[in-house]
Amino acid sequence: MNITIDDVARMANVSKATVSAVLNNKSTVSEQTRLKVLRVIKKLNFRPNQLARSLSIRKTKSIGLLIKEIDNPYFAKIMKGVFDTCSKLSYTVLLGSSELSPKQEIKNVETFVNQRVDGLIISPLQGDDVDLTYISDIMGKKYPLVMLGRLKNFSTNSIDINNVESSFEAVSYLIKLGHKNIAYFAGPSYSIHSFERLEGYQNALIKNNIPIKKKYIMQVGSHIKNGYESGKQLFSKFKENSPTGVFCYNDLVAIGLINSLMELKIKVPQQVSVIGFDDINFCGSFKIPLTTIRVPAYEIGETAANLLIKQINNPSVLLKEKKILQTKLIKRDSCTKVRL
Amino acid sequence: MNITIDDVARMANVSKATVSAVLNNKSTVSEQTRLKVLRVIKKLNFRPNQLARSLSIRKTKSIGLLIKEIDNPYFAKIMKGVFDTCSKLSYTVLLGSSELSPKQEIKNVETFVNQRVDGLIISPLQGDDVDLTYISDIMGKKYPLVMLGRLKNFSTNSIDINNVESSFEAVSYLIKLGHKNIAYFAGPSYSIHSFERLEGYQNALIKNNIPIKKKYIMQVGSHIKNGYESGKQLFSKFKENSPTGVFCYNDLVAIGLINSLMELKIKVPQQVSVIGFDDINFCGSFKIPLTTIRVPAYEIGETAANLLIKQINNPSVLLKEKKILQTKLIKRDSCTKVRL
DNA sequence: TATATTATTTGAAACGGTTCAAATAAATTG
DNA sequence: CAATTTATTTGAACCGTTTCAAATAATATA
Repeated sequence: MNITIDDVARMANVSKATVSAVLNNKSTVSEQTRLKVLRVIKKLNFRPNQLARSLSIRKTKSIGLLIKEIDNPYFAKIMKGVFDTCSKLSYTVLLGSSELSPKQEIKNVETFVNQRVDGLIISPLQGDDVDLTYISDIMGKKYPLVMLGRLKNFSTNSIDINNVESSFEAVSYLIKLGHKNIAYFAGPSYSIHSFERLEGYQNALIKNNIPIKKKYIMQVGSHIKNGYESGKQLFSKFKENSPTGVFCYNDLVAIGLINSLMELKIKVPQQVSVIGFDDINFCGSFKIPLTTIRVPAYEIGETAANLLIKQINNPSVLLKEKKILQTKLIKRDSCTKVRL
Repeated sequence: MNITIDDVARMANVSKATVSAVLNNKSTVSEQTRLKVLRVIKKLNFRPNQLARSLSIRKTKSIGLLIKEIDNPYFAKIMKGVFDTCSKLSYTVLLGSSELSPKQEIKNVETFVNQRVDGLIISPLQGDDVDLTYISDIMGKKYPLVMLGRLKNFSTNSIDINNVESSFEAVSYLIKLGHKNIAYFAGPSYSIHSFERLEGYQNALIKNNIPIKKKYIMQVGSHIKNGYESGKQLFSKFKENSPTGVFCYNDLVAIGLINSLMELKIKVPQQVSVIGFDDINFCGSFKIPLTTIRVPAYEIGETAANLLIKQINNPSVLLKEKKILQTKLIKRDSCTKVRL
């Protein structure tokens, strides 16, 4: 049914080996036959079957990208970075998303491996009950791999930011503004980044001799509605001693929180200062332009793809590069000095 | 190097045909040998090569999804719809984005076809200088195809909204609020949707006997910064007779416009009413909560994937379903009655 | 028990490319 | 012009699965 290399060979009166040589721009083919073959290819509208080719050469020229949430502007930027560079280098991208489910994460990666992608970029989940042996398996097989973020006990290529330092900076900023009752709206339970940001938060409090209060640390999530709900919950609970500053896992949570505060008639930043994380595109356009930590998401994707492809083309060297990209505190309008 | 079905067969003392039968849950295998084989598979950690399998059965269990912009929340929702349903039905998704370049569109689709995806979901570009013969080619080959939006002169499966009616509704709403000088901030030059929305805009003006002024129709784009720049441009140009209402191609443009108006000290909605399109997640959280047309993007993706897979599994019937999903005007704070 | 049925296993040929040693054709040399 | 040398083409094996007719084993039947 489909046109194959044999059809082309037959019609051009050459062997399939010759057709293959033409397809692969081998210099051994005479100009004459090259043209003849090309003509037939065009005439038949022949499209080489990439599956057969990949099977034969044992390379697919494709990579697998596993993210956590499709519908999250932060990952969209990472994706764009990965796609742009893969596109430049003629790699195809298989996309998968765990949507924060460890099961789905494994399922996606298994699919990738079964499809024999040449390498993997993964943004893995982490938690006590999360089974990561599949990563050891992959590493055992010397599968080219780049990790977005770092897992304890795994030494692989990785691209990351310094979460601990960044959140330390964010929280220190709030402290410098005079805040003492500072809450942390944590991310999804499986998020490495959220753990690390908690650490930075705690470090900043400790350094400034501010006691860490458990009731100020909430498991929230990563979406607007999570921030909204937790905001409602936290700020209706306290009569007094309510936090005057909240450090949020990401910008979406922060904006959700701000929405809830506005509903509760609590003024931002006059009564409560809010700081986010990521600096997604819309940060400057929100009701209260959001103070946040800028994460170079596009560059993360770009760097990851470049590193991965470098490793793919250099299988002898098993790289273990750890790149840390720089973040930056972006001051907008959602934070201000605490009123005395 | 890699474990193959032969290795399994050898170690289990059976033929590869038997191993294959086990892998495919054929009922002809005796329970005894099934267990034996499964044990060996586990022991060797054997992962069937999906490429070889696909080559043999001539099905890849994958589809290609071509979108226009990765970094656009509207497409993110569509993607999520597609991914969720494909995931449920065990299909893999190859993702490509034209990023508004017709060349890239073709390149991506060719890659998909070469990879022998079982079907395609495409959101095609359109324009006088855009060559769409590749689509005819695909259709000629009876390749399962679902189009997001509809192209003139092509009769395929498609999922769409009624752009003309929706923009008619949006602009009529502005007119009902008393606006007469209404601008249209159009989308990218290759966008079908933008053309159609222009039509609805014009229809609404005509119906209400408002002259169509060319200077009020601007080619803008699809990003915040496009809306911002065009806003600056348009509203610094006019001393008087400046528009009191702007209908925008999408929400991003609308928010960019609002940002520029605020910088120009023009009040939204008191001096200028703005209406967007899509109802992306953040619409309610912007400086001025945005009045907009809600597009059921997730459902579009979902419906497209379901329709495509239905056609894949039903190759005898070449479907030409045209589904139109409903939009809805969402009134928030960015529009108000014109001051007299 | 010999035979007919039924259940299970297997060998070999696909699927559509690539590869490379060997064969053939063309060009060069003395 | 015969002998080399160089350029071009090709046949056959391989990549790792599935498939199915034919072979074999197990079970039922008379």
